[in-house]
Amino acid sequence: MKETRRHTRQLKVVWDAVKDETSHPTADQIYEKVRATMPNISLGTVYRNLQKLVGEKKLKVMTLGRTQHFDPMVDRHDHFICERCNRVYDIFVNSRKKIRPPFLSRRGFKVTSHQLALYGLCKSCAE
Amino acid sequence: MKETRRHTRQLKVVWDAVKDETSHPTADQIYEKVRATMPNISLGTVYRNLQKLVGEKKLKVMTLGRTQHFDPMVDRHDHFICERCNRVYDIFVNSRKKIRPPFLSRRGFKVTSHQLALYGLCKSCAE
DNA sequence: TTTGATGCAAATCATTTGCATGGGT
DNA sequence: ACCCATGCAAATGATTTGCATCAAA
Repeated sequence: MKETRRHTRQLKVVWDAVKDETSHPTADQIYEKVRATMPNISLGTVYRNLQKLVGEKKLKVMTLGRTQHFDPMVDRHDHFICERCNRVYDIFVNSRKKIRPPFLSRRGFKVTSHQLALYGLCKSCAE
Repeated sequence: MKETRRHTRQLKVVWDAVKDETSHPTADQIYEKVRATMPNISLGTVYRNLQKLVGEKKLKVMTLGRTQHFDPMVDRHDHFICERCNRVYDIFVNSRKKIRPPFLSRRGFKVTSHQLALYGLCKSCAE
């Protein structure tokens, strides 16, 4: 039961398409971007490679509505989500503080990570 | 353009089915529960009434994977999500503190709410 | 050569929607 | 009576999957 990983052209192209993204693209947006380089890659392959990258912890998934958005794992950050335009902004709130509520550990729960999302109106929508 | 609200039997039955739930049921689970009382209610109606309750801020939606879970709005609380069994636990972390990072207001962003989720292993899965 | 990865299309799953009819007001 | 809400079924949208073939190793 060993995990084999082949370095395919399509895996590389998908990774190249997301690794510097700050716009939290969807699988479909990544698909469109990748098609510029590799016109007949299939959407299924994009999905499979995104999953693989998530499994390798190189990407994080965030679900908005029922659509997944992919976010390269850089430094730990949180999100501000505009309730009007639905844009997602990366923000840094107490980024290095771990949240480990004592009542949880007392009850035998192990906290490994957390995700904070703030909601409101972004600058362009507020004015 | 006024919001009309009719008090239908099905709206009441759906609300009764969720209002005291602490198990974060899905639309389908609510549908099944409601069918005990009203066997030929339709799934579409359950969805429509859940939306309505969300619009009235009586329910909150949380998406896990690609499925929505409904949570009656009681006191502000956060969530612990077990990464093994996917159960959702309500927790209370600094429940009355508002998070309003100064750098956001400085940039003209208006924060109205936030949501914190902790991830890890729950008691039963950890041992 | 071996066998994991791909492209394609069909399948799945949650949710939404169009439409004729029913039931609050 | 008016017209919003319902039941039903078909439609939608995102994601997954089966399978024959391709291409890393």
